[in-house]
Amino acid sequence: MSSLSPDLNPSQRAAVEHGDSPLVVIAGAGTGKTRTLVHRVAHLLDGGIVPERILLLTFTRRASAEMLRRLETTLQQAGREFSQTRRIWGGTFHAIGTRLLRVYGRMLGFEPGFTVLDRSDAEDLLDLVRTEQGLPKSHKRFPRKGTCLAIYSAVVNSRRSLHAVLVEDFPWCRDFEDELKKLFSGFVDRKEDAQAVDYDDLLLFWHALLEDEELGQRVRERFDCVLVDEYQDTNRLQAEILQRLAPTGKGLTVVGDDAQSIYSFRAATVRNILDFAETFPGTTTVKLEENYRSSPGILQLTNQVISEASEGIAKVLWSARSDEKKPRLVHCEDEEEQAQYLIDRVLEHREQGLLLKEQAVLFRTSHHSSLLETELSRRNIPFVKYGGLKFIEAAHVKDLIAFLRLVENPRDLVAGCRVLTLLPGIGPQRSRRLMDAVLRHAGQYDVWNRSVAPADAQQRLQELAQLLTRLRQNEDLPVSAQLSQLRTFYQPLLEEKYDKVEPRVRELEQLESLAGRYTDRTAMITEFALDPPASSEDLAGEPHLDEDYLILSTIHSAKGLEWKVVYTIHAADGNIPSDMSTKNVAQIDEERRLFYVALTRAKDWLYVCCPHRYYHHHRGPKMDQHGYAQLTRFLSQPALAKMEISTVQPAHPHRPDQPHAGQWSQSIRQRVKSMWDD
DNA sequence: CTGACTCGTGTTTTT
DNA sequence: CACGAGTCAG
Repeated sequence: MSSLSPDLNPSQRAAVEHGDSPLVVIAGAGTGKTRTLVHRVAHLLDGGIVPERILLLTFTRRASAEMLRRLETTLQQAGREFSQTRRIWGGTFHAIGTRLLRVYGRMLGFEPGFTVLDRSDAEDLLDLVRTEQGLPKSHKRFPRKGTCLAIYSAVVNSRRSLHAVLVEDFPWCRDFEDELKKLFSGFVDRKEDAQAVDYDDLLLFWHALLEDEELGQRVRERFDCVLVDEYQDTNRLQAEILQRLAPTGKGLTVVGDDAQSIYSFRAATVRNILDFAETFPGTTTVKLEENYRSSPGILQLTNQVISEASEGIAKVLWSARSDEKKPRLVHCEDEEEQAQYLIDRVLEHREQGLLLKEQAVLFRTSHHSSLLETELSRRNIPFVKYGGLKFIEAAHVKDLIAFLRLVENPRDLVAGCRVLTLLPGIGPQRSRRLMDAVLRHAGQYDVWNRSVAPADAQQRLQELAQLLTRLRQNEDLPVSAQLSQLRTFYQPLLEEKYDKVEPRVRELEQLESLAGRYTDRTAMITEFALDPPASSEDLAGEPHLDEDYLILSTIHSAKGLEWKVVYTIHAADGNIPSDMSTKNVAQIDEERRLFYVALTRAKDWLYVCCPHRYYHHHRGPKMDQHGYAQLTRFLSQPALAKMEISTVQPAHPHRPDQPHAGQWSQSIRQRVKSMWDD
């Protein structure tokens, strides 16, 4: 038998070959974290651990798939049995929570077809209760549904009291503590009636399962080893789940980097990784600091940027590489110039032989790329965007999925109300009653045949009842065929309700063909809630896979990835840090880590662009008295000293309504001169 | 009770 | 400026 792990460095090897006492791996950016985790799992399998007794928790489904794929390759290369990889319990906390709920749900009162609500579904359900309790009317400015759910979620995930959450994070809602308490209690009841769980419940029920003496024991006994990736982005509830899963820390491995903790808005706390060793006595800590990703020039900058944070585990990443090329800071006049500059560089690198796929543009918020997207389309440069608004969030897609959910679970109140209010003449009140009737009649849609609705609505309502009943009885029909029938019913409604019908219909057809990927209806609905197709690439499927395209991504969605060339755009103060996150040191620190994550994605070339003038005044960074946006505060003097700095010469005259004397004359002079350039 | 209308507010990141 | 909440006429 050949060795499993021939070329690990000493720290990696220590982590891989560690025994079963608790282990925390502090892995700096690009230090081979995934590789270490993969080899550790391979090592465990080699030591005779049964694959289904390994639980591998990752941050995204994509990371999980990638990890299992690499594990297979590793085992295969070492001549080991590799098909067992598929038997490992791998996935996000939420996906594993769902899976456990499918196994133990009956004992908790869940039927197999229970619904997983995504964020906006949960908001809608909460809003139903909010209206039912008369909250919008009885008080001035009662918090909105989104805010209410955010409060609820913060309480659940951070394990703090409602009072503490209100005082610390939502001070403007402090007066509504009693009403909110009642609202949340009603929300919990409603979810139970609807056989629905939201994201938080997936963790909460898992936690509760472990709290029960008998069931908890059964869950604990399932696993010998629990490994957690991206531990710096777990929240307190998730940490408690781990503690109850492995009370002594035996068999527990967590991997992460406190410097890359960027999800505190989801209640993630960097304390989990910082305090791990205290929570589990006998913990071994391994630090990975040798970087295999970036050039030394990039590392010098990133080390500097993160060293200025107010707290964190000190790390100095180093590389054995020898090239010293500095990262480049580019001052641009405005967003258009930034886009222009960027496209020029992208094409230049493409000429040098770097695929578009090896280049990525990163930004703080999703809309930061809109001008660039327009420009790329205009110039026929293909791109794929990660993060931001998803296909699944489009109203017509949600509509059609709601039909499908109604076939799956007749008690799904949110889906039901959404579908029923589509019918002309049926509004919120009637749809509530119609759904209540179904609930009372054991999920039989034929109660709608003798219901009270305006005559023309009644006709369509009966057709709908028949269709739903037929699809429920015909279990073996492929999901795509079910969707096709539902779409036939939906299309006239869509045409009445929305304009620009054609692109919408085309998207629904896409949805239908996408359905082929899922084994059954339950799988499709659940995965759409838990892990929706995230990018245009995911949507298009195989035909596009061998094409070349530029990557556009929010920094959050870029986590864990790397590219040869990285462009970080909109690096102006107000964007990074976002001016909504500068209220305290903790927030600013997190924005700094976000910037750090963006910079550390780069292998060979790193560009940071800062446009200085923003024309849309309702958003964008705060301007100083001269109307100029400042460079991000995270590039201090010592950081700037590690960069090459350039200013783009304006390629076009400036807008007459935004005069800027100095640059004006400069650009005209430039034009006059350029006559003689060639 | 529904659907068309007006008024005012707040605005990121995602499982 | 876009969306949600509240108002009013059928």
